[in-house]
Amino acid sequence: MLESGVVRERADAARNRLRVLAAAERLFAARGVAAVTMDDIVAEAGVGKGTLYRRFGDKGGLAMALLDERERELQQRMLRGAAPLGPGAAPGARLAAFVQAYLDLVVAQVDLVVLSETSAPGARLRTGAHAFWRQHCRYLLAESGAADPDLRADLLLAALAAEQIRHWVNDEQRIPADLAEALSNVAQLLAQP
Amino acid sequence: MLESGVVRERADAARNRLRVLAAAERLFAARGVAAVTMDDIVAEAGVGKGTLYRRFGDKGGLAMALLDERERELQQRMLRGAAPLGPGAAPGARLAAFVQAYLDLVVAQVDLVVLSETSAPGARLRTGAHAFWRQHCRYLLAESGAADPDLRADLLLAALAAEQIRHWVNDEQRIPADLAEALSNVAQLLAQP
DNA sequence: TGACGAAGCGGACTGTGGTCCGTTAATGTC
DNA sequence: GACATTAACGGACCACAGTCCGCTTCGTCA
Repeated sequence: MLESGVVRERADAARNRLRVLAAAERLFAARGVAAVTMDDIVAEAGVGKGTLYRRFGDKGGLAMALLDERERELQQRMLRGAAPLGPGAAPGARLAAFVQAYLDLVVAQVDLVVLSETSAPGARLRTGAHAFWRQHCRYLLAESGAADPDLRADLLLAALAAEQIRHWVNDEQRIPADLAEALSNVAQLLAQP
Repeated sequence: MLESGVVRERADAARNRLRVLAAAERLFAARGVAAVTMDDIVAEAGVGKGTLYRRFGDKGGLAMALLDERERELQQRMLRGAAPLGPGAAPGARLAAFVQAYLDLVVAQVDLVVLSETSAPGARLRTGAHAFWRQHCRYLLAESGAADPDLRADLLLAALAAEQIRHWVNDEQRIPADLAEALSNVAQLLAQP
């Protein structure tokens, strides 16, 4: 027993986790998310199917793992970064900054985020990341003196669902920057009492 | 040639369409939407699989067909029914009435609506019904003098996505009536300039 | 170093949504 | 009523997500 309490990841498990992530990233980049099957990934990674599923649960879990790094980075900027995204600015301004930053993150990897939010019914609302965004919006809305901040946070995040964003950007050809501004404005409205 | 222009539905096609709808309704009621497979429906209806798919496209299409009647009824009430849902009332009041009525409709058949909105990625935003709700909200928001009515209509409808409503009602145990009121209030806010 | 327990492995297998295409029969014509 | 046309039928078939479980390998301890 080297570790205390927490069981350390076994060497072969770590190796395979990285292999799978690398393979998935490669294939998604090469063919697009929709055209890649779990069998493809397994073959490319040179591992068994059980290995993939043991580690990532399902297709959405794999997508979440691939997004994890960028999401955590944004979360850090929100908690400890510079204003207006980080602490220091007025809650309304922070909310607008969050909308902008989150939109950027989603637009950069729409298909992957869609996958992570739609693999299972209700997946979007159950992720740890979603709980974080929600908590943050609730807090900022409450700080702004908004009525019913809980509901309004959900409303704002519903508008930021990946499928909605993909629809706006891909199907309706909206410019992400304009969209970010328009949504920031609505966020200001929601921050009203 | 008995018909002019429009090709009439063939007798066997009509019979099978009704058989499938009846079978689906029966099975969904008996076992719950999630526990019924397309093979189950085909077996219960006594038709072939190709028949089902030729007519309804996919699982979501079948769900939409089952919802169609109630949706069309609500649409009629919106267009020609009594105020405040129908014409006559102030746009803000009509919007609130729509939110209430739509929520009722969804809550009454959540699982079916979820199915219709999630069978294919982006399905929700592509249905004819969605275009109708959207058009109506846009119109009422514009009439209220709201800024950016297009975006705000999308925002409101995003909050009324079936998965979101199911989450609020089933997972968070919100009372539909309270939810309807809270969402109506937010709709009022969105109707602001 | 050898042996043991358990975490991890991997691929055959299953369930289900959706497609394909040869066959059947409803409809309109003469 | 016989015939031609063609929409509609239906079930074998396919693809792919996800499961199961006997086997392997890792890490530990004596």
